[in-house]
Amino acid sequence: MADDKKLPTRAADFSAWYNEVVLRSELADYSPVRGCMVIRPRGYGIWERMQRQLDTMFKDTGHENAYFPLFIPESFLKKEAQHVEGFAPELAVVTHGGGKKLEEPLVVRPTSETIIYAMYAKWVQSYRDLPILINQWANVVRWEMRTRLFLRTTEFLWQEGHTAHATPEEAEEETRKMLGVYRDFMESYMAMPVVTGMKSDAEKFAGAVRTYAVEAMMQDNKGLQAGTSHNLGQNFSKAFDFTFQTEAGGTEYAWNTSWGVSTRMIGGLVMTHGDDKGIQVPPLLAPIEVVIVPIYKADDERARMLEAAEKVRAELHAWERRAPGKLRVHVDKREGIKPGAKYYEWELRGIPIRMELGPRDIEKNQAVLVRRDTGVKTTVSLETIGEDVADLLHAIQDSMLTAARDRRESNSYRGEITYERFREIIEGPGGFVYAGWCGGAACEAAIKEETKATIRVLPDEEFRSAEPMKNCLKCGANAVFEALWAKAY
RNA sequence: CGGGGCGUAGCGUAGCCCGGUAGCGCGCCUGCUUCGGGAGCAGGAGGUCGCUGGUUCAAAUCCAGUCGCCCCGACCA
Repeated sequence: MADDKKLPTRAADFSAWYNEVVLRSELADYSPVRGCMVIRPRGYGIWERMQRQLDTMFKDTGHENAYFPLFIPESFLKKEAQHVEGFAPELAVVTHGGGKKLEEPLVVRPTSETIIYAMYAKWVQSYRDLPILINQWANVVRWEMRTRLFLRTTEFLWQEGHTAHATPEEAEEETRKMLGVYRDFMESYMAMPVVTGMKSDAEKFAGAVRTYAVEAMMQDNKGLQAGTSHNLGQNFSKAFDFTFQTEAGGTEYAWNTSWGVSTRMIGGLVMTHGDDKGIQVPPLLAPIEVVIVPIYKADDERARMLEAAEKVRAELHAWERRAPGKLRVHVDKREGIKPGAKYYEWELRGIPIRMELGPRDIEKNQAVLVRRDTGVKTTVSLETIGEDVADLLHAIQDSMLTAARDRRESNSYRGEITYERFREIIEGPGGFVYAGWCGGAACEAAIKEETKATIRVLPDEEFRSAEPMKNCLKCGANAVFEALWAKAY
């Protein structure tokens, strides 16, 4: 009986654990349509906080929001050869509207490059109109063969930034800058460390000149591409005749970038921080940071405790911490549920701090704080509760990142490695393997075929090994790149 | 699309082989007692057994078909 309250363990079946924990923590639920999901308030609350923070970061880097339509003429998709080839298999196409067959089918956007650059072409005449720095928050649809809650669903929410520049240097700078924004967000807010780098040609976005990505390691040691930033060069501007007059008076195609992160990040959050008790939401993204569980026996005591809890809540709410924003506190006033049952429930939902407030505490003018991440209990005075809670939240945020980084590093493999050893790792415990690569597509494809591992990124300098790689993991020829290999979602 | 599994109350399931009017746990509702780690007792509500057809006096159970979902694999953020 107690067993059906327990989650499957990560060790026994990571995939079952993931599905259960997402459903039971009420982040999301399956929809009646195959491959689609409903994002429930507890999940959407996290998304809203992600959005708010990212949106601020985009604005701070000079971007504005706009909105482009859901429907794209089918012919637009076909204008960029690589792009259409990449997306054709997963398009949802509308053929009828208003009871009539449409003259031209409309594609439900899988991404918005085509419609956006078609519009930019219309808006830009001169280099003085550049750069254009626009972001949009939207839903997109990709008809995937196999879906998983948050990680890959038919429809998902994301943001897509689309910029246009007068020079390739500026476009490259923008591409790198936004990758940096993603990294900062993921580490500082999600407490999810990432490796940044460039994608191999085989893995890059359909239509991009170069794709950069941030890659995180999940607890099953698989990689998760958490965000991408593309330097599109002039591929789309040529396809859509997006030109501008240069300072010198000539005509040139614009240089574009696009970059995006999606609700997939929530899946990353779950698989980075979740444990066998449930999910763990880092304080900065938690819709509720502190849950107060009042403890009482008799009715009169109940009234007193609720009053005390409410008072503490108000005090915390009013407390201005270093970072702007109020402490987000919830009092669990439900009757007929024992405190212990509430503890389990809030642990499942990943609230960073639980505050237990009972008669014994009130007597001593104190409260008990319990960290979700470590389970450590501390007793603090109600006099300093605001500061203590804020400090603890800060500490939790930090230690979640540290724990995730330690886990990643202890499952990363560096240095010269034989292909046999590589296979042992990939087919056994999994993890990130940094190894030399000759740059040949044949070696890359063979390794993927034989081990299911792919090049996640060609890591940026800071993530590369101290000693340069000498030989290609597969063919033994001189290594041209150091590649990060892993199985991935 | 290939392989595997599953559709019985809100959730998890038993019953199916061997047809005979559907059971259990959790949850839910009411009341009393409880309440510092998943409460106890008593009473109660809730099911066209995924759908369609067939066999039969009789189908959750047997047969045929069909729909859906989940998991594993091939494609992808």
